[in-house]
Amino acid sequence: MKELLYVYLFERIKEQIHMGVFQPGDMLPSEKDLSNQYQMSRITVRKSLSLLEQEGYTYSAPGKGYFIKEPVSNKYILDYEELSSHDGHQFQGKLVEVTIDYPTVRVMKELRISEDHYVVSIQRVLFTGDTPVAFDVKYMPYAKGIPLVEHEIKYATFPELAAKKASLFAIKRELNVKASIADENLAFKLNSSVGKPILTVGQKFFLETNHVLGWGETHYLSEYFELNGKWSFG
Amino acid sequence: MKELLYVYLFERIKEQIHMGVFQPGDMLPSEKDLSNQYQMSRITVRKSLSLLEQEGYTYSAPGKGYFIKEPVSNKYILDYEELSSHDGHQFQGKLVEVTIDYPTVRVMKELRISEDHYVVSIQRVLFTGDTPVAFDVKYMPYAKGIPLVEHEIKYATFPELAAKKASLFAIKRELNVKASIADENLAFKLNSSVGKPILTVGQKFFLETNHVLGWGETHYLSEYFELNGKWSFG
DNA sequence: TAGTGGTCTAGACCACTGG
DNA sequence: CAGTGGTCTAGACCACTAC
Repeated sequence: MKELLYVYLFERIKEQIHMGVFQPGDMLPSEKDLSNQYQMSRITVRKSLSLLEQEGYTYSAPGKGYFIKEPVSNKYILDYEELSSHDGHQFQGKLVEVTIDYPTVRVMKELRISEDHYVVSIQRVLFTGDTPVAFDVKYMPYAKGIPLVEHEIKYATFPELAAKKASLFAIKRELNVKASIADENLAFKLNSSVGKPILTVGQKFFLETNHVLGWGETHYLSEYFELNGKWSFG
Repeated sequence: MKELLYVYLFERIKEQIHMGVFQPGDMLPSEKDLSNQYQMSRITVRKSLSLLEQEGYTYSAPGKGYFIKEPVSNKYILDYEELSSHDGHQFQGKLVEVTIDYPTVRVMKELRISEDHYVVSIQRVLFTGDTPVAFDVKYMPYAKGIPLVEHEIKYATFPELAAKKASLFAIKRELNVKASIADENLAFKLNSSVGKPILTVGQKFFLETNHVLGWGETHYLSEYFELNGKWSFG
């Protein structure tokens, strides 16, 4: 197993950071020094240093040098898709209702539309086997091209639904997580009882222009669902 | 405002991806072709292409070429710190109790220690002004160097507490979010009532070796707290 | 002024892919 | 085999920083 030059230098410096040889705030040796010390070209040294920067260990200050970052970052990566549980298990979706109507105040606000703009609403119950796990509502400004045929809705993911027009690359998202308890309506739909803890996950899809393509909430019975985040630097 | 060469090419290609000129699965022109077409060196072209790759638009297949990725990714970035609300407001921590004792079964499992290993437990209530917002418990395997003086505990963040020994760079984290309802104990501590919705956020700190430095849960009254995630490619 | 990182160039060799 | 991306080199010029 032969190691690449730039990976080698990257590992050496990372090692020294982990061991505390370089502390947050410290300056690394200059590109020129490293290039002499490790007998490699400046370009190769720069590749190593840019790797360190990518991984969140350092930053560079032009005209000064490279510095070790403060490692305190509270960022986590959450992998969320409304039809999958945290262990990758897929939920079955069953359509409850699809309507086209004027928006409520809440929906107007979330979709950033006016009261005279039609809204498509899709309601589903998600199952694991025969057990109802979550209730899901999505709202989209009504527009031509949105599929309203049952089998299309059933298997389409939210981004696909919301993005019949725009390229998927141009879509941005926001996520919101909160806790609540089941009211009568929700308890009925999920065949559960009033007062049960509910984890509500909201998703919004929109373009750079702030044009909102869709907004929805999924209300999970907490006993069947939780979210997990992985640590991420930087 | 003068634009850098490699940024220029990066933007041009990104544009074409957004507009659908290049679709997922398509192959980009080769480095050589781009280098001819845009009249810049291969190295500069490579810099642009590596930017695209970093941002999640493309991947490269050695010996073949660069390809457009499927944009479907369900990853969000969550910024979470137990003492801050989602709008950046800081909570005040008030110490309730600090104990050193043998672990419960649950704590044994989370900290991956045996029943004869002492555990430090720190309990706090978090306030906004005079309003109790959350109840917070942290567990750490007892070891010399862990501060047990009140003022140290009060102002230290969890990673700092857990990492008196290890370098902060070496610490990994996991996050867990679930919903529950307030039991009598929690309701009493938060001056609230039984049955209120609670958002519980668990955090675990550990090393590469799987040695667990600390585990804790923060139980938020849902009316005062929610989590927000930002979309991330990749 | 001397030193630093940031950009850009031309050119070489390699391993891999596909026909 | 020709074409592709991956690695590495030497060298040039610039803008910025610090003294």
